[in-house]
Amino acid sequence: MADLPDPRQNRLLAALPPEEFQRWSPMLELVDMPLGEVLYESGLTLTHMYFPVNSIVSLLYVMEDGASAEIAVVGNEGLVGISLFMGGETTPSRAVVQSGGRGFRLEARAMKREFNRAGPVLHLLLRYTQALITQMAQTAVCNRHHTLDQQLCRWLLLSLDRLLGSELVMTQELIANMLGVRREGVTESALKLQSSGLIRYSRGRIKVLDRAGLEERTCECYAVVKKEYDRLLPASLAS
Amino acid sequence: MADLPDPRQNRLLAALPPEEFQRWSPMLELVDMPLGEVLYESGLTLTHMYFPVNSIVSLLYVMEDGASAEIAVVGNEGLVGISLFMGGETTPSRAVVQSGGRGFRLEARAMKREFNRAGPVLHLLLRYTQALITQMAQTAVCNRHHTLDQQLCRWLLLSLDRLLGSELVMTQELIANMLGVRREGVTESALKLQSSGLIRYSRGRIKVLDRAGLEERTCECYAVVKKEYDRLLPASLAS
DNA sequence: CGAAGTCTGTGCGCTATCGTACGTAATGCC
DNA sequence: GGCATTACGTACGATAGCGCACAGACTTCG
Repeated sequence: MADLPDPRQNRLLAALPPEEFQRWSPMLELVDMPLGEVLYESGLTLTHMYFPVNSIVSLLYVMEDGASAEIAVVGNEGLVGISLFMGGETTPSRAVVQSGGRGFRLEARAMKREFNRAGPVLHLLLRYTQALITQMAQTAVCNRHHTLDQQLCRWLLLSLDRLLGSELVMTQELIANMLGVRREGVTESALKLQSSGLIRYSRGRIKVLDRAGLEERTCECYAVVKKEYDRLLPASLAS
Repeated sequence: MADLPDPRQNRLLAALPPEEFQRWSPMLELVDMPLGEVLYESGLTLTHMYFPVNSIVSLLYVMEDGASAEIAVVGNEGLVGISLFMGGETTPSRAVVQSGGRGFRLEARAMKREFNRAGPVLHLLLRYTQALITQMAQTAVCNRHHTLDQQLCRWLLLSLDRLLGSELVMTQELIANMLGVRREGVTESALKLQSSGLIRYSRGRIKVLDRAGLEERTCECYAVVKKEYDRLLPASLAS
């Protein structure tokens, strides 16, 4: 069994001023976030806001015909459920755990109370939201202009940045759902990366061997997003 | 010369509570927003927040190789410059006037002061931001899965909703830049729409003849976005 | 140990869109 | 009224990704 996680392994929680962190601590509930869990469903009201620690959550839109596309990915740098404080309560998208792990959650009512204090918490959450917006915008651009090879690299890098470690537990089928492409397409692109020695994988476990190599092959979208997260959010604690 | 616009022709300004509107009125500056004007450039700090009245502004990302893609479109239902109150001050995208007209603007400092009162203004602006987020997310999905024909319909409808009237002043070249496709592709799709009697155009003026017809041909993305704007923002004044 | 299920690899014809090139028609300007 | 400019139309080979079909390899479980 893993050690008990510290809320501060989530970078957003870690960025709270000490006073707010003290106040939040007793309200934070440690939860398992198993693969496939739906944290919220399109159009349904959220009960909690989630702060992943070592799990990855995809925000994705599922179309009427069942096809899907990822809008953004959230890990230990962020939170799931911005519509709670943005005021809309719901969104047309779905949040699904794409890589199992744990996280903390905070009850919706408490969340809103904290946000409405209009202090540092509000500003931190809004800055995070702006970073998330950048990720969404860049996803749109990337979907329009870049090749699957490039997008796969971007996706691996974004996911890696939001986890601890260099191994992803994720089948090609799942990745294809995220990217909104065929599974076979992912296989082809992944093969190229593997034969170039950048990654190694087998049956749902992907190990990144050469991060710099991935960065060379991806499009500018990854750097744009990363730069914006770094700019908008406090430096991650070198834990 | 057109009549002097009323700030309340912008739906967001119209939605301000009377007290706030009174306070804002003297601070709102009427400005021309001519075709092609860049309201903000990627990475540069904003001096004003813009509220279009009868103009359309595109948020777009321009890639290193010069190709571009629209992230969202803003008209009289919204405002340009959310990063001012979100806290980031800048964004990696550019805001360009795509259909000339007029609007009002508010100085950045005043804007932030108003936002930080943490009253109804803050909540209105955040709800608007959430609607904008939905538009961006749906743009990503649409870029991934839908045909150019569908996307053109979506784009026309979104633009129409953000203007007054049923005529767009916009060349196919410009539309192609927005959608991030070839001009020739837009020509082909537009021809289909014209020969079906849905639109009529000539040299940069597009007249929509059959709005319902466009709605039939577009993908679900348009409806998702429209529904979300209607849900999150106060009903438009039937002026 | 064998069978069933899951994950990955491969092939093939199809289509939307691209890149490029060039033609035509409306508009504006001297 | 002539001419440059701008906007739109058309054609054609190239290609990235799709849909589908199926084969092989690893795992799990009875």
